[in-house]
Amino acid sequence: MDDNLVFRALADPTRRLLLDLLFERDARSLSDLESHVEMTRIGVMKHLRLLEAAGLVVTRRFGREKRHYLNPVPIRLIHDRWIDKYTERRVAALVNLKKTLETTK
Amino acid sequence: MDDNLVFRALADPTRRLLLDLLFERDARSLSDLESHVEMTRIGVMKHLRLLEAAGLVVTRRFGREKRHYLNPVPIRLIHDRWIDKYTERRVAALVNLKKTLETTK
DNA sequence: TTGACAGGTAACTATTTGGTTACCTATAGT
DNA sequence: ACTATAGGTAACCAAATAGTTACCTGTCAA
Repeated sequence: MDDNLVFRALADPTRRLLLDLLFERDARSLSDLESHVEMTRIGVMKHLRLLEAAGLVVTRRFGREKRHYLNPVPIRLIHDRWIDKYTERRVAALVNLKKTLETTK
Repeated sequence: MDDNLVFRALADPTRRLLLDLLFERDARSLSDLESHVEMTRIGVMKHLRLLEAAGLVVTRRFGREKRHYLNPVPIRLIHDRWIDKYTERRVAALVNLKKTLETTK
């Protein structure tokens, strides 16, 4: 699982949207995903290929469908690269505080 | 703090190396960072500018030096976007297992 | 067995991005 | 005062990237 592939895959807003869709609901086909994005099917396919190469998405064929699943492991590895056990609590608390402030604003 | 800036900032290997250096030790000057990277000072400066714009690095001037500090909050937000409280334990455990296997290999 | 649907390949184009050189500004120390 | 050091701006170039159209393959269902 190459680092670079993961970060490059995450760099595009369309690909992040695809991950959002899969986070919301797994096992989507290409056509399903395509219908949620303003883009050609081919465009979506190329994005999914990159996400799969990065290990962020895994796929399985069902007849003529190819279903897509989100794999959160590479995301966690990003986290662990720059947030160690000691700072994790502090950062998480800070983020939660920030979220609380934003929702009550 | 724009999403897109963060992800684009993380997409480049040199910028990730800079974050690694700051993770290892904070408060580094541009010249310090430059000495660890095979690149012109200007190249490093442009990378740092992007990291700063993304909020991944914060800076403070001391005389003629500009010191750079790692800000882990945007990294945590990436994590929280695709890993919810329920799957976090599972994923963290999986990652730890993976790390254990790799170190004893 | 034919038509419709789901997915895939190839070739091309416009834009973005990473990096350079050349030149400029500000602070420290002797 | 002046020289070395730390940082900054502008203009430019080569390579990578996101997206397109046109065409091809495989599977389901009547």
